[in-house]
Amino acid sequence: MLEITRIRNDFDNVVKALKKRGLSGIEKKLNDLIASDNLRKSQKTEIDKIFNESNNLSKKIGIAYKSGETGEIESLKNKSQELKEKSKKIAGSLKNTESEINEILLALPNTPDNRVPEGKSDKDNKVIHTSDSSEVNKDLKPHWDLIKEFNIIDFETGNTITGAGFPLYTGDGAILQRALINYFLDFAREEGYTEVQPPILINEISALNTGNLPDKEGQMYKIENENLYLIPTAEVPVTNIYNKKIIESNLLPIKNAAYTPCFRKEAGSWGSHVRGLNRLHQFDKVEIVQIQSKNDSEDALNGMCDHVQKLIESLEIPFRKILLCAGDLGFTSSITYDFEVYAPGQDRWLECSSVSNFLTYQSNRMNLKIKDGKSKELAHTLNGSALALPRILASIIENNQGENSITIPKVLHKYTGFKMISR
RNA sequence: AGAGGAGUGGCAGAGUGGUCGAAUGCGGCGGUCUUGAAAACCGUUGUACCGCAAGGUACCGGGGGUUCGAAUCCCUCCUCCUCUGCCA
Repeated sequence: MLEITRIRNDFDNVVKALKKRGLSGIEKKLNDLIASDNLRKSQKTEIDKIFNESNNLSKKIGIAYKSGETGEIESLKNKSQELKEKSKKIAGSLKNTESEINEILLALPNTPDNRVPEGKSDKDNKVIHTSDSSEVNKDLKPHWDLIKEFNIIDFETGNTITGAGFPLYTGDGAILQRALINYFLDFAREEGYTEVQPPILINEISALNTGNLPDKEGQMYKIENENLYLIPTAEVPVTNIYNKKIIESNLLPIKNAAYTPCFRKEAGSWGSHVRGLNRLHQFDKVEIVQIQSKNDSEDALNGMCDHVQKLIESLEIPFRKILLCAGDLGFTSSITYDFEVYAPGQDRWLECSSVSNFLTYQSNRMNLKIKDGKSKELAHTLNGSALALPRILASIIENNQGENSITIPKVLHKYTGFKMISR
């Protein structure tokens, strides 16, 4: 979440940045926040004074007992008792004030970077780069037809096992899936990422730390009795590796990569445009996460974008890179680049990666710091998909379809063991 | 899952009601000595909040309680270890 000192010191810019997201009443909200924080400070000072007094009294009582001068003990006790009553009242108010502050802070999204374009929806996103792609061939089929014809993904059986959005990958389809995962992980390792295998169930605190709660409550599957959530992305468990950690600056950058399945309810986001692999409740993804210092996080962001771009290019599918506008920007992010691959069978761009810099937004919730000599400061956290599988798969299938086969990108051959999928 | 045991500073480990934020050892940092290093010796070494500062407050797994006073007593939750059970 946003740092309250920053809101105080850089008020106008914070307001301006949050307004960019289309939030209304921000000025008042932030003024209320500062007022509450002032109240908090005075309450804290008040209660500290009382504690100080009663601590002194207790010491006196202790000394009196030891020395046997028990005469004034009773009156000291009474005095202390009075202070206690008083402190209870103030402690209650202080607690209220603190939870008010917390509530406001939790509900505030990150401030968009200056480079983030104004805008309300994905229509206002800025295309930064588009790879050369061949013109649309009207005869190309969408992947939902091809996967049936080539018998590589079975949605119907997935429906009976679980429900809509839980596909069953079969035969060469399953192998291709595994090949992509292994390729992505190997690629990340070559780029200096340490592979981790995190839990795919997370508790409330972890979800809160990365900002998935309270913002995305309705989007995550919850195990009610256990108070656990299925991860919507590996970002949550992998970033939370560093919860409450203080990292020596010479250990930077921290670079982790993880493959996990991801689970999303996608409530309300179904429609005719989301067929086949375009949107699922369960999908596979390799995620890269970095922890960086303030000064180096921008370079890290660029490095992660390069990583994603190289990966897509190596698969030889058309893609474009997009800078998200303020209205489309994720709650916790300050700047996000999306990568979309082209699916010619449906003449549609499909998002397959999102690379973001969260600055201190997550580290402030986690209390994740970097220590350089004596000084400590909040870390910057970043992450990106590298890559989300289903839409990559869709794009590969649609781009590489032939009359009787689907060609597998060269870089995957050593992982699949075959060069094409035949009928 | 049942029974028993345990959770203290970076680590190890004392402390079972009163100046305990906490002995001691190791590690870390600074220094003396040395051509340099090691050893030895001296000093220093947790986090957060309030305060311009002096200083104050909170924190001994988390939360709650008893008490004038809690690391220490009580309740509860979590985690770990041992044994039994079950399973991959």
